[in-house]
Amino acid sequence: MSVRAYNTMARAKEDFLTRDPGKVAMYVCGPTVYNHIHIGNARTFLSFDVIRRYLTFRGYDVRFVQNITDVDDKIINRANEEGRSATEVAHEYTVAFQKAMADLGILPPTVQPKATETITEMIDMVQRLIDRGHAYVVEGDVYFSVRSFPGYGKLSGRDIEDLESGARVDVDERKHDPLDFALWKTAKPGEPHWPSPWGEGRPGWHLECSVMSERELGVTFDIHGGASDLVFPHHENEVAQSEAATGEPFVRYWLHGGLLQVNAEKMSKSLGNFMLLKDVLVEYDAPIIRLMMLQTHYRSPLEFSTERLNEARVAYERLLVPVREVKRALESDAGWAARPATTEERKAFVGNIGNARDKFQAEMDDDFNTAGALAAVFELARATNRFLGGFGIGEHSENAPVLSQSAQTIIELLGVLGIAMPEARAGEYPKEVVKVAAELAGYSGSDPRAAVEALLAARSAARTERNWAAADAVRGGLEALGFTVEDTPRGPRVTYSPEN
RNA sequence: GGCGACGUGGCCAAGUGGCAAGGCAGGGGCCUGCAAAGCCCUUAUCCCCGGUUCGAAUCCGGGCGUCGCCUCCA
Repeated sequence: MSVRAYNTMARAKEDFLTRDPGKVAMYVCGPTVYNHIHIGNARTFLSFDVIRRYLTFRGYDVRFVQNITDVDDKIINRANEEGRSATEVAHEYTVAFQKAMADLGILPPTVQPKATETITEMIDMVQRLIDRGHAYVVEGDVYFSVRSFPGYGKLSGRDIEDLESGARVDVDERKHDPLDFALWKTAKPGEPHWPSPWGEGRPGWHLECSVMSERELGVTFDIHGGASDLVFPHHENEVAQSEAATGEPFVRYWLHGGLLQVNAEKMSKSLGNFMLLKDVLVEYDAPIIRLMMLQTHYRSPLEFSTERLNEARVAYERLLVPVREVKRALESDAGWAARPATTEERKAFVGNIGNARDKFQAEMDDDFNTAGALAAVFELARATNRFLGGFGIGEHSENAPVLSQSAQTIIELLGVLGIAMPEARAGEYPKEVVKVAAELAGYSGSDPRAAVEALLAARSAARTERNWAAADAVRGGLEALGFTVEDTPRGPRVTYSPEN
């Protein structure tokens, strides 16, 4: 079985065959750095991060390129509003973008070119287009002539005539055709500018991706990704520019992600209904955000709400429990068995592990179906809970290897989706617990860990005396500080998990 | 107006011809002093109407509804 992917150009799922065997050349449109990215932007970057991770998992050597658009009208506008330079604005939000990506657990691109560092190549492509009769100069501006490229509209499934009849495009007298778009713009006073054969100016937005992808990946590269709102005109224009300039097909597979919505409406900066990624990350850890988003297929619209994030928090915990419980059992329950597992029962459990792995891969192979893949992991989590609860480690620790294997599989498969286990917080018990221990357990030291031990001992004593009020006071005191106290057949256990 | 996508249990969401995954929430049970966690059981005429087929959530036609793009947008 090979990977299949939905190709916007073909309007169908296709077998994924790369230009060079074993290698993937992949490009995803990056942000225009005029503001912090919102959670909708983040979804797209997350989708392609997972696609990249999965292709790597499948053994491909992935070269992943994502640009930064650091010269653009929006950046200039923002700079003017704030009375500072465009360079300053771009730099601030470039740094913020990179940090937010890292915080969401998104792997850094192999290369991250900036528009302002690719000006020479931009000018070169504009010149190539002019030379080949696909672009024309008007008073220092250069426009691409859509009529000169017969394939215009093939990506988005549009027809030039239809576009023009319904056109709300502003009529610029200087353009040969209303659909022609700027490759190079004359700089107004105070705007960033670079010298060119057509005068001082700056590149048009659509040009950037064509140039940077060609520079980093060559002409017909494997995957070009972005959100579906970029299909037209951005990607359509890229196809036109690149294919007109090179005479070669631009991209093998066009992948487009669905949009994130709020109240059934697209989240966008212009609509003002957005939440910034960095703000969401304050309340919810990256694995929770990732889990929430990946439970929906990347091409489907995704309704965003804090309710869904809260649900994902619970679901994430469900995935953590078997891993945590297996680890704990391996550490402290050696030789314990609720009842012995038969060889067949153990074999069946090993089968569950294999099935989860197979299903995970089959789902991901089928157009990166993360929702289906996650279902496989949830199923393995249940099987692990059942096996551990039913049989334990085994009298002679005979179940230890399979339990360990299962927990490792859960960790590994989640890892392919970039959903990390929580970081160990060993030794980070809060100091307040000492005071509670002094109050309820007569503890006189200052070590939080010993204080917890003292509290548990006091609670056990109270329970032996059937003094439920005292026992519950201890549990309540611990829970108020973020501990969970649970009684098991093997004795009480405490887990510390401060709310994130 | 043009082009495209979607409509699956209370909510979210996989599944694109053969007994309807998974998560959240709810109900019942086991376990527990009570809990928690876990396990077991439990909730679907797959928007409507026709058609094709031995068989349709899945294919075709029509209708209704929602969303996206057509202007900057991830």
